[in-house]
Formats: sequence, C-alpha cells, structure tokens
Amino acid sequence: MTEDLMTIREMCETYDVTPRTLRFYEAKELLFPIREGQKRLFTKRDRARLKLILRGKRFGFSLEEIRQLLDLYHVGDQQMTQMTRTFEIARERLADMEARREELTQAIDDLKEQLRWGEKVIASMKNENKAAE
Amino acid sequence: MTEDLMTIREMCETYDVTPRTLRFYEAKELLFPIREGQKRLFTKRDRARLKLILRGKRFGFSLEEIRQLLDLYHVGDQQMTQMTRTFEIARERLADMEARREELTQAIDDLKEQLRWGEKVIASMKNENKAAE
DNA sequence: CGTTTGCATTACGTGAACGTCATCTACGTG
DNA sequence: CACGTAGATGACGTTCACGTAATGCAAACG
Repeated sequence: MTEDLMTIREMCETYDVTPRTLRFYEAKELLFPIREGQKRLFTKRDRARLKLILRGKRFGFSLEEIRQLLDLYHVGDQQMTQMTRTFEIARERLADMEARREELTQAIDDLKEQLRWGEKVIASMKNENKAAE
Repeated sequence: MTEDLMTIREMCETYDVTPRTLRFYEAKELLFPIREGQKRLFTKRDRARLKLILRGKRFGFSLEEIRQLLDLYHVGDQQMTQMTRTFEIARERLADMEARREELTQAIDDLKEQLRWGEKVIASMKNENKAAE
C-alpha cells in the first residue's frame, strides 16, 4: 500500500470516488495506471493528477480543460518549441484563475453585505415587535 | 429599452445568452419575466439575477444551487423563522466560498511555482545548447 | 393583404460525466 | 475444488443544461 502503488479500491477510499470514475478518467486519458495482469495499479503520479482533477472540478472546469491543465504538469520530455506554447497556455490559465479569484472575492463581499443588510432588517423587525407590545 | 424592461432579444445580446437559455431559466424558476400579452419582458431584477446566475456558473455551481443562492437576495417578505434558516444557509455559502478562494489561491501558487520551475528548465537547456556549440 | 419578423410553445435531440447491470476472469481460502 | 472476493469489460441508463427543429400567433411592413 505504501509501495507507491494503490489498487482501485484503495484509491476510491482515499479520494472518495467510485471505481467507475477512475476507469472513466483513464478512458479519457486523465490517468494512466499501470497494469499488473489485468488489474490497475495507481502510481504516485496518478494520485497527484487525481487531486488536481478533483480540484479542477470544484472550480467548474470541464474534464477536457482539466486534461489540458494536467499536461502542464508533465513537461520535461517536451521540446523547446512545444515548451513555448505550453507556457503561453499556462500563463493564460494563470490569468484566468486570478480573474476568477477577483470575481470570487467580489461575490464574497456582496454576500457579506447582504448578510449585514439582513441583520439590520431583523433588528428593525425586533424593534417593531417591541413597539407593538 | 431604458424603461427598465427588456425584450428577450435585448437580453440575449446584452448578456450573450440564447433565448432558449432565458426560457429555460424561467422554467427552472430562476427568472420571473413579466408578460405583455405573450411576450416576456425582463425587469431590472431579472437582469440582476441573471448576472448572479452567470457568475455562479463560472464557479461550477449547479442551477439548483444557484437558485437557492438567489433566494438569499430576495429576503424581505419572509418571516423571521424562515429568515433564521435563510441566514444559516447564507453563512454556510459564505464559508464555502471563502474556502474555495483559499483553494484557488493555492492552485494559483502551485501554477506559479510550476512556471518558475519551467523557466529554470528552459534556462538550463539554453546553457546546454551553448555548451554544445 | 400577403409576408416577413419576433416571440411563443411543444417536443425531441445532445454532450458531458458518470451510474448501473450483466457477465467474465483471476486469486486466495477453507 | 467449490466459493467468495476484487477487479475488468462492455453496454445501456440517467441527470443536467441547454440545442434544435416544427409549428403557431400577432404586430409590422411593403
């Protein structure tokens, strides 16, 4: 288990996903478990990728977008030419994510404002109740 | 057009969505355009809600989750009892969004790190090229 | 007055992301 | 060796979020 390789079941329990999901991700070329006979064995690399996949999903990225993002993390055997293109994409993604964070911050502030407003309303309603007594 | 009411077409152009989408959102009770005869007319309120819908989508919320969030923005005709419940939900959402932002920040930092690492690799490759000359 | 234009409704189709079910295989265990 | 267990492989089903006709109606236009 700690031998750097995990069975599909161990993966499921660790990351709270179903076997179907892991096989699906393999079919979509998001994960590349090795085979021992028939059985899949997930490497450290697969686990790192899975974490990124799950994270990406929480931000509303599609699996295809996530796949592209994942490719950014396995550069090293690439050529310089491709590297350049890869970097462009990475920078775009980065800008994209920072913009998202900005927007999220705005949304949070809006919601906080809304909460303060609601508290004021409640307070005034309490006063009306008192006045009605 | 500036009379606070917009036709479906104007809405589509303004927010870059299709008529189908707007009708779909109405069917799902996310929007409540008024009717002039048969035709839909979208109010300022609808536009505000649509903005929030589109924003929510960008963060991967489902339409149903967004609908619940939207309800937080129309409190005022509610009872105190429901108000309390509404507030619970709002606070949960807020915590949720702040957690997301944390995670996003982490993701951004990771990606930046990755970029720096890539730059180092490129630099070393250039040196190798020089050395090979 | 016929026709285009704008919008409506109804209904079926679609792609993404899995769920579910049936069937098969390989392996360890009493 | 029978049997349970873990995993594999299709293949069909499902939910969400719309897309895409087909058809109808009503005002506007030439």
